[in-house]
Amino acid sequence: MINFQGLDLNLLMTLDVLLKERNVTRAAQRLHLSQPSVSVQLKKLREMFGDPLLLPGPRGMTPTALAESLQAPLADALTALEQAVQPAREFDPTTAKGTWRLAAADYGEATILRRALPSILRQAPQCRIAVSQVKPRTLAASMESGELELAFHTADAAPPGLKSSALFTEHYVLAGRKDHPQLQQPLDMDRFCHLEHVMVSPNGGGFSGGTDQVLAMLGHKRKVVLSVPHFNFLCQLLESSDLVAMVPSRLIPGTGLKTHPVPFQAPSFQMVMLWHEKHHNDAAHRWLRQSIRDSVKAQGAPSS
DNA sequence: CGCCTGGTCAGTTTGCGCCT
DNA sequence: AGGCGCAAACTGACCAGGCG
Repeated sequence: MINFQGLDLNLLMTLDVLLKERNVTRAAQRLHLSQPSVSVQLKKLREMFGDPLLLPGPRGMTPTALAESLQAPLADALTALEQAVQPAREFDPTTAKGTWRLAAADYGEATILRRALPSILRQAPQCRIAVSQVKPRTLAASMESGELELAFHTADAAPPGLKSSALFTEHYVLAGRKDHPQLQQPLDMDRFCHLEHVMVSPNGGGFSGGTDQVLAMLGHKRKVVLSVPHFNFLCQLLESSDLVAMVPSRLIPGTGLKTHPVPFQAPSFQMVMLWHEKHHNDAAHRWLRQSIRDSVKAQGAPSS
């Protein structure tokens, strides 16, 4: 049982720094204290928790199991406390400096970032933005470590534990080149399924997606002959061949592609913006998120 | 053996609350 | 305002253990 008698926030901050540095001298330097002072504080913490917390090791201090288990929740609590007591600072994009790190797939780049980023850079001329390919498996860890600040993903496959904001709902449409010989008249289910389909499989190699699930429920199966990793490549393929694909509607404008009605309810998905809780109240981050929301809202839904 | 590190001790300084 | 007592934190000296 922890003895909270004499609990001092400074002691907890010392513990937080000790667990990060794992060295009393370096922790003392970071805390602007002398080494003996931190040593005394560590002694008090040990009495308070009834645990050695950090044991002298070959190189610095080694945390006990209890100390290890305290590290993350303690850091989170202190960050939350800091944000709670820190007066909210306004973010001025005209004078702000810094680098934002974003992650998106090519769909997110084309539908969200292509319009939003130039406007953001105009408003915040001294800021930089780095966009990388979104990796769902490591997304949460990258955000936890601060490697990434904002990501764009489909809501259904978004990693748990992150803050999110819905941007828009997207639906798939059948697309092919304008003078495609088999798309000059309405399609029934059989003709749809016998077309040669391309699909995007971000992880590579997949031949079944949301459309195939809908078809399977209706007792049909389409002919997927090609799987590619990016929508950009997919659109280029459709323009120069007789291949067809179910493409998110927002990608069609500006291409040489034509959309066609399909004889079933085409699947849809929701795009969300994701970020870590530690950035939730950050004024700069809030401004960035709002700028992206405003940009998406200004674009509206595609006409077709 | 020298260096680095954590820990302890004694004496001093500083900050604060209380009292006159 | 000044004196007093207390607690906290400081400096400096020193010790012990691990490592190259």
